[in-house]
Amino acid sequence: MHNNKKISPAAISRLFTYLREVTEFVNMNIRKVSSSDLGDRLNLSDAQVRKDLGHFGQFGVSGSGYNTKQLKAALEKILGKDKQWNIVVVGVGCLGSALMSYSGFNRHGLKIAAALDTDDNKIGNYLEGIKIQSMDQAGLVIKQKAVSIAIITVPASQAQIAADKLIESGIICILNFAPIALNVPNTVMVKNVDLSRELETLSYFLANKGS
Amino acid sequence: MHNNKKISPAAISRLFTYLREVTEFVNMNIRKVSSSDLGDRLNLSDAQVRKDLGHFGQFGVSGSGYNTKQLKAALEKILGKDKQWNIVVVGVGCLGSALMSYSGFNRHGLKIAAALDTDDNKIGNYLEGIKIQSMDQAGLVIKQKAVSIAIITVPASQAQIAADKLIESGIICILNFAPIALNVPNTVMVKNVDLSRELETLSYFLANKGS
DNA sequence: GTCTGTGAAAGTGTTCACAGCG
DNA sequence: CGCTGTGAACACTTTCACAGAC
Repeated sequence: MHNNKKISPAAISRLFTYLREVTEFVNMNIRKVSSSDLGDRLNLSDAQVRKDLGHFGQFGVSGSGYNTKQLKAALEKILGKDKQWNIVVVGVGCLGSALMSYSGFNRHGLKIAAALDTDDNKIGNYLEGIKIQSMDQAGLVIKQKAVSIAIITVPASQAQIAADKLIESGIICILNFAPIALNVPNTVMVKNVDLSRELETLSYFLANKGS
Repeated sequence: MHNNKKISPAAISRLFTYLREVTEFVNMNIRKVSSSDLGDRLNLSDAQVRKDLGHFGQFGVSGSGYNTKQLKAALEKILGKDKQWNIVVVGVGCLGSALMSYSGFNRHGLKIAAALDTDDNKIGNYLEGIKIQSMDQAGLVIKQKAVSIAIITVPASQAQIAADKLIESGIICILNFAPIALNVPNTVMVKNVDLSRELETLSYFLANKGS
């Protein structure tokens, strides 16, 4: 489909935001959009938008911009939006259950399909129609539900153990909310969301805003 | 304190992880730690650890490494850990209430001190000992509770409105969970946490793992 | 010998600037 | 003209590699 030049994860991530914006334009029956229109909406430069899109082909029309419907279709194809990915939430605490309830995920080809925990008081309960199952069943559940992405929301001390178990069960994509660096083989892709760290970084800039 | 060379936000963010690790070492009564020890724990190179620390002075001892207690104290000072920052959660939905309950925040100089919402059914209720107040009271609440950081967990359609109100009330640090690019003056620092996008990016690599 | 601190080199990502198309 | 597509320039980060301290 596209040439083999390496594309940065940041660029890929931005493509998803282009898709969101262009979808809105389509829904509003707007036919054309320029790179600077998109950039303005997303606080990015027009050049960046064009570069990112340029990695995958030429979708635009010189002097006119991009056809919204075409661009939407192209992005959906590039980003694999035709496919469906199932997610398992590992650790059904505050954050885990909030994510299970968060409507933002169960759209767009992503679906929380399973939940695991080690707490006997939780195992067997249902949340959002999903049965919480024992961590011991990880392999089985992941297979049965055809899960390919895991969200780790267990305490830091349990995260590596959980990750090992998940990887052993075939998971190769992890969204890790535990504030530790997971040790995984390089065939496994981990994205970390470290909320304390985000807040701490903000606080640093507050503390130093004068200097 | 330190020279005026610009230090990247990524480097600052890593310093917080060094502080976490070195705190663990101190708690385990380990006296010395080398840059490669820290790097191994955090999946970073030894050189990176030294570079990051080097921005703020010389804490290490050639041939021996860093004294854990001294490094901990130095990092706490650099990172402003002696100060206390209050946080307001704006939008007490699933995610907002999960964050309020999340124990990871109410430590280390960060404290969720207030909550705002626009839903009359929620206003007046207490969560984790914090009264949910009306968004109309934003200015008052922020002043009274000496809040300096806002966490936005309202729906995307409300996020800009909420941000405007917060900024008007004096907030200059925002952690934004809404999947839109907030438009703010450049005196305001925004960090975005876009959970759908993180998952989508993972799914992209899944879809293309063969190529 | 071990490990820090740091310039220099390499690598990566972003912006510029403009040729060329509609 | 306006806007895309893209090499070249620039900026920023990370890694290398080694002199110097213990």
